[in-house]
Amino acid sequence: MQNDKTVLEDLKVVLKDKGMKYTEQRAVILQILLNIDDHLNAEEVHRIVKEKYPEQNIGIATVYRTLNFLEDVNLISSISFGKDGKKYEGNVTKEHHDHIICTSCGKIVEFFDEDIEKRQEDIANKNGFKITDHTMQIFGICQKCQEN
Amino acid sequence: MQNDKTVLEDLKVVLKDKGMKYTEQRAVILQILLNIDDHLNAEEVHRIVKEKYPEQNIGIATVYRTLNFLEDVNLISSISFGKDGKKYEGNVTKEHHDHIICTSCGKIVEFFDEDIEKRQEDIANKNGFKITDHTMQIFGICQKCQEN
DNA sequence: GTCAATGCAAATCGTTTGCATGAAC
DNA sequence: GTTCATGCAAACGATTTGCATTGAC
Repeated sequence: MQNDKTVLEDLKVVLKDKGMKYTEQRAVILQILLNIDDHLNAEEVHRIVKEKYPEQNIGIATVYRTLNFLEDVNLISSISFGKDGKKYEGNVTKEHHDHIICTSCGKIVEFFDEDIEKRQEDIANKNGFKITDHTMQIFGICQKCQEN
Repeated sequence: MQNDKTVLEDLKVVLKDKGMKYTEQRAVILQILLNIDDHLNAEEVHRIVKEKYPEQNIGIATVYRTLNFLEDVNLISSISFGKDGKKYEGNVTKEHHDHIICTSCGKIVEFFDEDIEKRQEDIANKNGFKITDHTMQIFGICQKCQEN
């Protein structure tokens, strides 16, 4: 398991590379997403920063700016569906994966399936496309919600 | 190939069923989505209605209300990604299908893959989920854009 | 000291809602 | 005639932007 320190180093490198500055805010937001085992939207990230670092009087605009930047440089990823807007998760060493989402309680389960990945590649090639990315979301009702 | 008339009949039935009224606006919006071989967002639908039926002084609110309704009753479907917001397409007899999207020019290609569908079902079951729906989007660069 | 990043508030975008009017039944 | 749908404008929530100030280098 790659640890935060390594990823924070990555952040510093990327920033320097682009002539951008290393700031507390950027580090804090990245760390939150690395350490939480959940998918958060911008509001939630903002709330957590304010809770954990109340001395950081961080603005929502900075949260949005930072999330966009971190996604651009692939340190975090997003999924979006329904009304909840974009939700982010940190990219640790985790393999690429897709999501199953419970439409009743919002629970998210991650999965990875090699066969599907391979088929996607084939399909894209057959259509003359060069894949840059893909997302796949399965919507359903989770066990617990089925029981209720 | 099922034709518009049949789908318009479906619309009438659904509306009556729900104690709702059959209106020109609803029919026009549905027909546009059935006849165009493309994926349109609300603004685009609104623009086309105004172009094709200038005497219909249709409001954007009606477009949104109608699109939401038509999707609810499964006469149209939507995909959403990136900045473009939700895009809609009419449900003719078309099978369920997924999308490959060119991130350079916006071109959308539809595909259907039985293997993937089956794997998705398996994965959901294995995780205790009962599938209600799924979406899959492959992002890439289409042939034409690769050449430029 | 220079230049980029931040916080704040205002602006913007896509979408929804309240309400008086008009159309379907 | 009753009830629902519409158009309009205002409201809304999420996100972005402009700008003066602050902080990293």
